[in-house]
Amino acid sequence: MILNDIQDRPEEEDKNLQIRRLAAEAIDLPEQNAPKGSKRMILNAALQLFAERNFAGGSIRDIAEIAGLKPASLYAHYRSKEEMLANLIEIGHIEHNESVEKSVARAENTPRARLNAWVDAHVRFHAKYPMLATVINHELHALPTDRIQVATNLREKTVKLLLDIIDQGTELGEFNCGHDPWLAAASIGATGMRVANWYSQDNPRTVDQIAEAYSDFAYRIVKG
Amino acid sequence: MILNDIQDRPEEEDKNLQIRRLAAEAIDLPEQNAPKGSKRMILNAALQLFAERNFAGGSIRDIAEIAGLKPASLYAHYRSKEEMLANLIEIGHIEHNESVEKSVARAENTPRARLNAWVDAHVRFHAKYPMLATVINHELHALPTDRIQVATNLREKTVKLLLDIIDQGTELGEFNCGHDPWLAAASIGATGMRVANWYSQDNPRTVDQIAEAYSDFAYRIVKG
DNA sequence: TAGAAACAAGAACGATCGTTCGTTTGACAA
DNA sequence: TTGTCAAACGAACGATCGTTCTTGTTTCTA
Repeated sequence: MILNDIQDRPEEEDKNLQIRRLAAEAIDLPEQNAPKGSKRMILNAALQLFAERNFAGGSIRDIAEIAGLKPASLYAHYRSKEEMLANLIEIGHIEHNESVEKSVARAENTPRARLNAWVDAHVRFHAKYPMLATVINHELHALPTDRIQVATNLREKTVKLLLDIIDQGTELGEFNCGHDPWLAAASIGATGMRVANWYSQDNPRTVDQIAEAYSDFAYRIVKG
Repeated sequence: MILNDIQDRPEEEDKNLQIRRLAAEAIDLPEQNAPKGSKRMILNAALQLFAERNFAGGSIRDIAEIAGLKPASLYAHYRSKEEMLANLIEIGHIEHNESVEKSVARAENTPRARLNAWVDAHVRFHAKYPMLATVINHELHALPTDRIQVATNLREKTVKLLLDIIDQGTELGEFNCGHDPWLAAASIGATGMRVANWYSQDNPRTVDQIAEAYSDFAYRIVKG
């Protein structure tokens, strides 16, 4: 019968469909700076929920279900829900700062090459770890200040590196942004951050294309 | 006694201090597109909480307290918490789209002037209504798709206008961004959006300075 | 092979969540 | 003065929240 394939189709729950905070479906924690075993499973589940539904919107029971455990079992690995978020935020900031600093250190010592390296690593981080990027950029406020000092310090270091590159280029006469350099840095940072929202594996644009374009845009902003 | 002023100082609750999701403290709904009276008081309270703590993180009881009402009283004006968010998101998108379209319409009919007008209005919206901007940019996913169609359509319209301006400039040979123009538009949009996070009345930079710098940056991105 | 240590689960706690109910209040029209 | 209607309320509903306690189970070490 002709209608078979329609009738057999599972019920679509269109009424409650919600748009996604991120386009990406890959959860992925960085191999290097994340724990192994059960702790990693739990952190992965928490990451997915905090990224898609916010810290307050993802419950312990939801995390447990995704991790394949019961709610009570999570507390053998983390003292609280807050500690899961604190861990994610620390891991994310370490990974981001490391990759940006290493990228700049590898680059030729010219302002343009260093700026390019900064933006390249910044963009790639947000495309490779969109959920982690979303959490570290948008859930910081859910933690008390004394739990995010490591993250805050790393964030300042990374920003200062970008400002220093802009300064270096300006002093050498290669850049001339003509405005408050902090505004240029804020703009450059913001463009990369937003990538985490719309990039996904399905996106026709490759990470290489995006990173190249954004590095170019950044250079245009500061060169004047 | 010397220590008096210290002893008299109220207890500081530093331990639970959290950083703010936005620097701004002004709540402000647009005069034009927002309701009056009690509905406005409630919407203001909801706006503040959804902006500072997310949709899931701000409770009905908190909203009621800020609005100076009891929880049950809110339901005489809004059918649900979700409806408050839906209202805010609609108001915000209408205001944003209106101000951007009007600004572009007023501008001289050159790609550069129109781009400048788009960015100017975009930045000013995010500086003038930082809480509303935060909510419409980061809480859309908390609503089912059928409640945000107006917002989604307006968003597409506003983005299309920017893409058209970039196209116009490219065809006239005044722009030459050299990359996927959608990436340029995404970058330009992202820079303005982030302003809502860090701008506040206390910021030493004036809105005029920011808008001028960002318009300039946008032009540099697309002119090549 | 015994014991310790780490991990997982069942059940339940007090608190808070969004929401509803029936009632009271206050302003205004007849 | 009476009747009307929206606005505000106190109280409470069932559901869900983060978390704890106790008890099994598995894994590793001695």
